[in-house]
Amino acid sequence: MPTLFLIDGSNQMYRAYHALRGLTGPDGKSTNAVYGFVTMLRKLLTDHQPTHIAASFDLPTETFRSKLAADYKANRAPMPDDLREQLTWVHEACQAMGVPILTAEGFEADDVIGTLAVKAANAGFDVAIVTGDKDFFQLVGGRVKVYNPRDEGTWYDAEGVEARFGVAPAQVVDVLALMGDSIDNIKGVPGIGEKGARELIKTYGSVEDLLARVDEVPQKKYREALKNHADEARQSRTLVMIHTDVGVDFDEAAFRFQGPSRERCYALFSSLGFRTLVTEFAPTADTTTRDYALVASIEELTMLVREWSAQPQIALRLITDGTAPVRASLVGIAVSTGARQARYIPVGHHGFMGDGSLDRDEALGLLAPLLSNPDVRKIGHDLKADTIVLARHGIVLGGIDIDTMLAAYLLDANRPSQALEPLVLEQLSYRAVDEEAVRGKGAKARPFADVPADAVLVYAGERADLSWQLAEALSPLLTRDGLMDVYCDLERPLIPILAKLEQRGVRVDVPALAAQAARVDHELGALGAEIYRLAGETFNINSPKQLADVLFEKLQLPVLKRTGTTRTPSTAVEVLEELALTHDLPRQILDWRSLAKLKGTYIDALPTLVNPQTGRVHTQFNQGVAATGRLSSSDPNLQNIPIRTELGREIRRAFVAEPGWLLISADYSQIELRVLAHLSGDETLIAAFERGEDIHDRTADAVFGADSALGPHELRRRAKIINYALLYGKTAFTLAKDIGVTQAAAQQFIDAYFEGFPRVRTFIDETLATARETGVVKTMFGRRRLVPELTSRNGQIRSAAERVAVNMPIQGTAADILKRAMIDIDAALTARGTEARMILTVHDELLFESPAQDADDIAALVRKTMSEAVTLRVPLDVDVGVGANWKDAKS
DNA sequence: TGCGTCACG
DNA sequence: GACGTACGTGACGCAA
Repeated sequence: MPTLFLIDGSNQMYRAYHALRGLTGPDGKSTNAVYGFVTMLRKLLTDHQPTHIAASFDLPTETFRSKLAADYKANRAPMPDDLREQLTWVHEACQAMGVPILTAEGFEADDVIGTLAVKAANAGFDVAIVTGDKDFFQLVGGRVKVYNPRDEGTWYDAEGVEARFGVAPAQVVDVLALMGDSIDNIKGVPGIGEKGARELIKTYGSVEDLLARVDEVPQKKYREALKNHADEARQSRTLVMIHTDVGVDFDEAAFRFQGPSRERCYALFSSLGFRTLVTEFAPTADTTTRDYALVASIEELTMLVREWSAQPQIALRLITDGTAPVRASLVGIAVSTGARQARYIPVGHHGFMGDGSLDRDEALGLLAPLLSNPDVRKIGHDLKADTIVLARHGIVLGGIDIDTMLAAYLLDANRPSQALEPLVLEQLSYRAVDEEAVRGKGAKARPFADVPADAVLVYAGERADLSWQLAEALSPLLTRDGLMDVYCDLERPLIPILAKLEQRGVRVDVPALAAQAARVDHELGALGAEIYRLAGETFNINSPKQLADVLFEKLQLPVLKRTGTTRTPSTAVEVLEELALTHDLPRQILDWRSLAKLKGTYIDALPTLVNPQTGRVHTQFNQGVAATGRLSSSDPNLQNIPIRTELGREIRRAFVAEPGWLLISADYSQIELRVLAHLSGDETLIAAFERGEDIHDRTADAVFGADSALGPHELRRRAKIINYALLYGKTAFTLAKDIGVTQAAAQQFIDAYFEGFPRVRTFIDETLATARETGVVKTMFGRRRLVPELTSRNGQIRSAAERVAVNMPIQGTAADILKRAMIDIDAALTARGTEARMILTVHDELLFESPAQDADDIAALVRKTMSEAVTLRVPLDVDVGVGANWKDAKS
């Protein structure tokens, strides 16, 4: 028999709303109910492949129940605004997914579903009522079942209902009538709850039979209540009874499931920002009108290179195996010179009949002049990677024009990824062929080199083609939004510089790290033994779960904080610090963690990341990740090498210069505070920087005044925290915790700070006012960040957005300045013809490696160039140090 | 893969 | 009355 699935829409929408909090779309509006509903629906469709399906929702109008009992559902809180807003989307989602919606004036969804269930069952259908509402148990029986889609899904037939609810389906209304429902304001009989109601109905059969034999009820409390509230019991029964005779018809054809409408789903999910679903429903290629082809011979390549060399622009896509460009091997090159057109040059595929690659060196020899030619402008997605791979084959990529990854990043740095696929979806409404489709996924994935070239063509050619199309789409947007200058002056010139940094890498003293590993192991062993002794058992200290059991179950220490998502007791630093005041174990745990962290993340990991060919560690600098405009570093992250603890600083000793060379570290002194002084124009702040005063001491004066109970060192420490915290909107609550004073005192410091630096307050207010108007914040160089949540009606989300809006112009301007300095220094070093080279960048610091005899000159050059990278209303001081390793260079 | 935690500026 | 409470990153170990 076919099964008709009847979805209790309102119930499932509410469930989704409460189960998933905090989900918002691109404009900051809540999307949790729609998302949860759609997820449920999709799971239902895949798990059960329904042939017939429909959903029903409550109407916002009067029903017979509200006419019967004026206070029906009176206790129910009104639908939250952010759920009401989602109602039409949920309806649209249903229809887009191919699920018809039925309603009936004057009745609730329950009654519509009840009626359809009966009619469909009579027409020979099995019926599944999809709901989490126990009231529907009354309809179960014969062909009708209830299905709760929660978790793995649970079916309830008559037996299931009896097992779950304690009575037969026919008696469910009687139990519900007696127990009532406080949410829906169904009174029931006072004093009779779920358990009592179930027992009474089991014994007496129904409400009517019970009332007729009420004197037989042994419990005095129940007897009296039933006598006094017989009418309420009867009325309650009427209210909970689901009607099965409302004016809806079961029309088999109308309920037949035809599948979702791709177009409607795609449009809806795009506007809601459901990325995975958008991908799934996006249109794919029309392959018939594309001109993609393999380059089959050196002769053909020769001809093509001649053609391409006459073009003003070409789009490129290198196909490589291996994730990091510094060690990737080149498999092929795709070139596009227009939308829907591409050629693929296989140079590294092996082993297949009839699809042999061209000779790599011969092909690259032909391509080199074209690739280096600055007059043939290059388009690509992540050209830094291509630059590195080509450089390793002796080719300098010239004429870099539009890097679509960076263009997209400048347009919206908040995008969770600037990868090609989601961008193509966003900009071209098109689903690109993904790498998995070509190489396979997981353990079965093959390297590109093992995939026949003609199978890679669709992927590689499309990448080049799509890059071309994206450049066409994004370039005008860069101009429109005033981002062309940032692109041309900062991001684009940085590409080859970062490529050089990555290629050079940093020398790491592996034996020194091994020696440290041995020492730390020894210490961890001793510390571990002490921890197990204090805990009275051995356990995995690295497991927050096991640790929480020991601290909060076994030792019964107080739970001071819970974690964000799982609400389990937190064992974070601040919690353990607090617990350490009354117990010995937490301090030991903290020490253990600190050691284990440093060992696992750096001491053990770094040696494994040394490239055997170069003997150095090659990080990747990500230019399109950080929303403020900073660079980030990964694989490994060399921007978070320890420095704050003694052991941490020891790890820095392992970053060394080549023999006969020295490291030079140059960092901007308090750059963000100087940027703040510049952007705000605060006279006091500017004057302090101009006079070369210690800015933290000045803040200490302004905030703490003559309070000399504390030493100058402590005052400065607190002032530093205040300086770096306040301009980003830190509250008195956290400040109080950080510097160990009462919240009231912290609030006084904040007030005093803004009194001392009045223009800072004005700057923050003005930044926010503009941001609210435009939805955008900008750096001095015109880099921007969208902050849509500024208008959120959720106070917490809005506050977070306000902090972002204040922070970004400062952090972002500092990032811009460092990028400017890198470009200038690269030029200065080239001009000088020195062997010295830049090797790392860490937000406000640059690290260089220089022949020892040149180090002082280079240090002076670097200092000067960094100081003069931009002209602000305050001087840009640079601290420079030279040493054989990173630690020594920094002091 | 998600989470908790913690390393850096 | 409860909740949560500076910004920006990336990596590790655990658990599912």
